[in-house]
Amino acid sequence: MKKLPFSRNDARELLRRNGINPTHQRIEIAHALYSRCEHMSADQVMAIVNERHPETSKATVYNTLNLFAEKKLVREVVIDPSKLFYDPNMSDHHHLFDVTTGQITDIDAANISVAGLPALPDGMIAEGVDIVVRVRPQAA
Amino acid sequence: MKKLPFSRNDARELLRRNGINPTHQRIEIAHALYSRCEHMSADQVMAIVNERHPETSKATVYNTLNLFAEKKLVREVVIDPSKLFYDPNMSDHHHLFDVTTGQITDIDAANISVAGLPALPDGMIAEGVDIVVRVRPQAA
DNA sequence: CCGGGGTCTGGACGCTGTCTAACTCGCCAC
DNA sequence: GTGGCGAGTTAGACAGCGTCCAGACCCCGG
Repeated sequence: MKKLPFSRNDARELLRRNGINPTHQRIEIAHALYSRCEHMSADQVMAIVNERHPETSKATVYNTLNLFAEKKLVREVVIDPSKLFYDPNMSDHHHLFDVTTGQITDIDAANISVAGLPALPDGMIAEGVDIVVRVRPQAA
Repeated sequence: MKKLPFSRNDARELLRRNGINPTHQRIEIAHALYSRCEHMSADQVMAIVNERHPETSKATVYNTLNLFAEKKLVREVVIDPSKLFYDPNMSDHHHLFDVTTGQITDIDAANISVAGLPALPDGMIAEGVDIVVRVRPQAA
């Protein structure tokens, strides 16, 4: 993944445009996500932010990521409620999660189709829903 | 899910047949899994076992579930390496995991097809692989 | 200069799973 | 019956991830 030209000023603008008060921490976090365009876990984000801003607390990183997700700046990819990733790519796609390596790969929504999913107990699989296909490659 | 007629003696036999030393704890755990034929997490199993055998330790439950999985008495359903379920149903099927409720539903392998999965970096999606489709029903 | 609201911080907590050292128990030889 | 060995079990420490809270902090308006 190439590092996109995404400056801290770009980050500041992005936040402002979305009605988010652009604090130092938030700018660093937005920059971390958008300059590398990858799925990242909260602690990956924290590690990157800490290189510049060593005193950024865990709570701030989590709060900020939640805030970004609410404001639709990033997508929250839920492997499990206790295992979240954040994806700056907002285009229509799903995710492939490899359990053994922990890697997440994008799947273009146009390229995948799933037939035979049962209706969910209390809701439909509606448009815009995120589907994570979790696979476990055959053990050797 | 109806409670199957699966006695503790059945459990003892099952263990013996599979070369597992049938201790009290193991019998209780096997009974918990097989009498309700559901996907269960380790702590659900522990809660059930503790009703009868209050002094069963966490380590034993985890050890036993791993042992059963190795011996192919149950299937280990890996939502994430830190979030496992155990499934006494060994037939060929996949799983649907509802992130918001935590519920797991079976999907018969014959009824589902997934087109467009990319090849995995270091392995193919081979026969017998467990696929968990994780969905998030649309928020209200 | 002061007050206040939004933000940040560190730490406690809960949940899930792993590991280890010590204990217990069952079984076998004698 | 006695002794001892090893499999099984136990409690508790530990690690990873996320949440929550009380208090400190900063910056703006008045």
